[in-house]
Amino acid sequence: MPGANPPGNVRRVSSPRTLQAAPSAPSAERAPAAERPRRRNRTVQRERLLEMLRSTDTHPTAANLFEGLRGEFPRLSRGTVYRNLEVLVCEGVVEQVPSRSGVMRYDGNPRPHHHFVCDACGDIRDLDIQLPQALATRLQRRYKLRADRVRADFFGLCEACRGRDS
Amino acid sequence: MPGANPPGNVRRVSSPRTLQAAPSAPSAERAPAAERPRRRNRTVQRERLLEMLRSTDTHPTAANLFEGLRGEFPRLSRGTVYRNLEVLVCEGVVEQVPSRSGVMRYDGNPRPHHHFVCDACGDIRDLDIQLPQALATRLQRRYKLRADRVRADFFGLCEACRGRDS
DNA sequence: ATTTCTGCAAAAATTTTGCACCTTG
DNA sequence: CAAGGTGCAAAATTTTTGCAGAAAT
Repeated sequence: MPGANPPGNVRRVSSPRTLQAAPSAPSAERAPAAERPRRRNRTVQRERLLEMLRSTDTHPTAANLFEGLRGEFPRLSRGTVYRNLEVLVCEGVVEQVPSRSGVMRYDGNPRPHHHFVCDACGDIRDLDIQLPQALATRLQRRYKLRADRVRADFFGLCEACRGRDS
Repeated sequence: MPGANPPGNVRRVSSPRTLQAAPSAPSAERAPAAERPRRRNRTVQRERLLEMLRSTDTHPTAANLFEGLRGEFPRLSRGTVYRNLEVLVCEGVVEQVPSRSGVMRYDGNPRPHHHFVCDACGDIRDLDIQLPQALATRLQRRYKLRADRVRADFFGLCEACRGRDS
């Protein structure tokens, strides 16, 4: 029933009328059979990497994060950054955001959300909105596709660039 | 004149009640001032590249296109492919689709549309649906952001992978 | 004739990987 | 100790660029 919004508050975990914004991808590929427990050590590098991702909303690149952590870990290596990002993505606490420039960006915002991308400066801003569940229903009916997550990128000029533009 | 027409070509036919799916990005970055007419030669390579993009729905990579055209142009170079893709994107007839793997994909579907991405096989399928215009209004009210385009990626398992899965 | 485009090759930029040693549990 | 992680460096990928000659208008 993709109807209108009931009077009460609509955001609860029970039966959402809105389609969940992409929170965490199922690691991609399939895991055939051998599903070993896969123990994981706690390391300062990974911990700080996550903190850094959580404390910003700029959707940093691996290079950004590497630079940002070099002060703390002078011998940090890029490989470590990439490997840890991969771990965090697999764990579902960090999301990859493929960007228009081709460089991958990373998003530590744990809430389901979407993005506004400025056409001029390229900045990405988080949007705390939800897409109507009706869309998933339509997908199901029209295409027999069952979508469990969605990510929407809105494009336009951000306030700053709109002012500066003309 | 004050007709709010952002840089780039945002051709809007009338007044849609649905938000336009990202048709063509305004080339990114800023367009300063010197906007020379920029003459453009017609070349077979570029023509065939576009045809190839229009004749498929697989959202090929530059490498895919390069390989696909080598039969026809044995001395084709990757540089030519990339440069022509850039031209087509700037002209607004081809769209860049940043993919999860990091490699850029290209989309020659001229209709506004969205995508369904299979979590298992990674295939991207075009969706002929539209997002409600109400979303843009909400963005405007909640964030003071004026979005003129939107691109939504829906995630889940495609039919084939759903069957094969379990 | 002049501007644009191509092929080729070298260079950049980004991400992945092998390996020896160090850490965590 | 054993499994997992790090730093380092080399390699693999993907994309960009400088140039000289070729093509288009």
